[in-house]
Amino acid sequence: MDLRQLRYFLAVAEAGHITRAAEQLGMQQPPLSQQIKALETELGCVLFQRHPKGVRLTDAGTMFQAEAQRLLADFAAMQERMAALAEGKRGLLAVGFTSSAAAHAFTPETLRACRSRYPGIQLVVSENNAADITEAVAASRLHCGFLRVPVSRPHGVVLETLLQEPAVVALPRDHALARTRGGVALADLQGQALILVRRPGAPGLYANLLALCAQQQVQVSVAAEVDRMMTNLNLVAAGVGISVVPASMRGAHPHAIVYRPLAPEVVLDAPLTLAWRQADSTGPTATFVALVRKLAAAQGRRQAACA
Amino acid sequence: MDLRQLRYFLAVAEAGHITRAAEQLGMQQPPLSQQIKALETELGCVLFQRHPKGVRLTDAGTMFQAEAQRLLADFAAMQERMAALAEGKRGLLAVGFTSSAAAHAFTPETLRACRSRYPGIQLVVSENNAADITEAVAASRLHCGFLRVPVSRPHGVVLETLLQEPAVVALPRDHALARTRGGVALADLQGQALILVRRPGAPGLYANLLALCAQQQVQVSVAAEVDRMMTNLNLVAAGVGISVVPASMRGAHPHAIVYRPLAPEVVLDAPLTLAWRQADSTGPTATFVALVRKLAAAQGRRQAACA
DNA sequence: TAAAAATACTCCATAGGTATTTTAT
DNA sequence: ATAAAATACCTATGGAGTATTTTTA
Repeated sequence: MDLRQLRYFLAVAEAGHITRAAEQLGMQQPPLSQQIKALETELGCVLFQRHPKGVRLTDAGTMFQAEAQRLLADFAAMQERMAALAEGKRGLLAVGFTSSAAAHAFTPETLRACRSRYPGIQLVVSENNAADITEAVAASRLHCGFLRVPVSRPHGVVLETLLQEPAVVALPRDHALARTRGGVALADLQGQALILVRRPGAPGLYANLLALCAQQQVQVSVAAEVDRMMTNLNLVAAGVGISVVPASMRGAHPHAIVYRPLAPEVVLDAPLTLAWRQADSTGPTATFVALVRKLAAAQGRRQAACA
Repeated sequence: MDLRQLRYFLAVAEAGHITRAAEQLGMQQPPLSQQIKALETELGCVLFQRHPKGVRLTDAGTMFQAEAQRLLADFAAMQERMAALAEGKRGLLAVGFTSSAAAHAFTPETLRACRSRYPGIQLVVSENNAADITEAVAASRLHCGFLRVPVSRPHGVVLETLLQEPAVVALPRDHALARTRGGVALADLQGQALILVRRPGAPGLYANLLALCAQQQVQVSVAAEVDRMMTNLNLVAAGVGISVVPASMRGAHPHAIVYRPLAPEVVLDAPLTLAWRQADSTGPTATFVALVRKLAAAQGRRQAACA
């Protein structure tokens, strides 16, 4: 038995004539008769009473009509669901983000936009460190990841910078460097106690900072190592030491922390980065990536307009 | 898309290897690869990630696996239902009977036996006169009919005598013929007031009786014409006249009515007859006819043993 | 007897087989 | 380097077309 035979049967049942049904199906009468006969043989029961001016459903035929209609409708519904999935309008989408990526207003805005624009896409969000997120994307446990400065790029994973953003120095209010004008130079960090995010899983921002210091032979000490960037700021506010964070995190502890830009010659960026598997060029992931790109471009234009 | 392709897909998804799945399907790897590719092309999404030691389901593939499993299970369930229908173990069965056929214990016994033996067969019973029942069977509004002496046999309808039974004369207790010994002769009916069942729809028993009387030039009058044979007996009990009924109806009004056999030379039988469409040689109707025949044979043997 | 369906046959599209190449780790 | 999938090409089953016969009210 075959879906084609079900369609043939339904056409005949509806038309009441094999000849007329064959016309509607765009075929000839004999092959249609043969298929109906084959169907009857396979089912082991006669589906139509043959009359000189057409055919009429038997009891078995009436029952089979209901069954065939249901099955073909289910099949069509399945095809629609798969088409929606292929178009990227439906399906599960697991998105991960680091705490620092979540701190940027862009991330929750994007998730909200996806929810409202594509209600068929079921978003599952989770938080983790940058290393685990890129690894999970590579292993298909996540479809997309938002992070800051990546530490590695696993094979098959695309890392795309969404928003460029400078790093700023976070200082306790009464710190000496808080009075700096024109940006903090790398030499100013000499002898400072830094608060960093612990490796493994640390964002590249801290690796880059330490590399710069080593390169310029600036000696720094590590006052504390924490798991999330937000904890950094809590410790800065408590006066444990100083730290470096993306500019968009300047909203935290406004009374206890002073944020100062780095000097122009210190290139230390903290971009917002999107990770996804290169193979996901269709489906919900592709839809989401396209949406994120569009929103990021709009955000970029807005920032440019402000500056 | 095709059910075959769904089966192929599920085999590959389960095996995790196209080659291994091809073995299990009893085919070669290349055609299986082709079918999988064709499926992916039609769906518009990649179902498997190809690895050097096999394939793994993508997100779309996982979704499609669930869909395909459901569809194939539904399809198999449909096939089972249709097979049960073809075997006659399932389906609707409309059975009609006349009031006189229902009066015979055999009819309700048979229906009860069918219900317990074939719970999948949905019995729908109705009562009507003999003419309407045979007509309804011919027109497929009924699958089977129980009646007494048929009046006509529409084309395509089989009438089978289940139980042979003599007619008896029903007399008011104080009627002169009630004292007859050795059976009522046709001549005894001369001048009697008979209660008959009204035509159209009357059982052939009364047509046969009147024909016999006309043939033997016995004059009878018609005291009343009713719709159901049971009403006959009510009027006999009331002393309106005399009547002729099947022997098995002797249980009615035992205090008011005396039943006397007809003389041996008067051949007036009131068999129990089953009607069904000749075309219904499979399905529930055939099952039911076979069951009825078996029960009738058993009943016949029991009667023979009693005599 | 006049429709519609069934039968007999012919053809071709495509599923499936065989041989080989490509791919990915 | 190796195992597995993809590609190329060939074969053959069976679905569909054409012509004709049979059926049934």
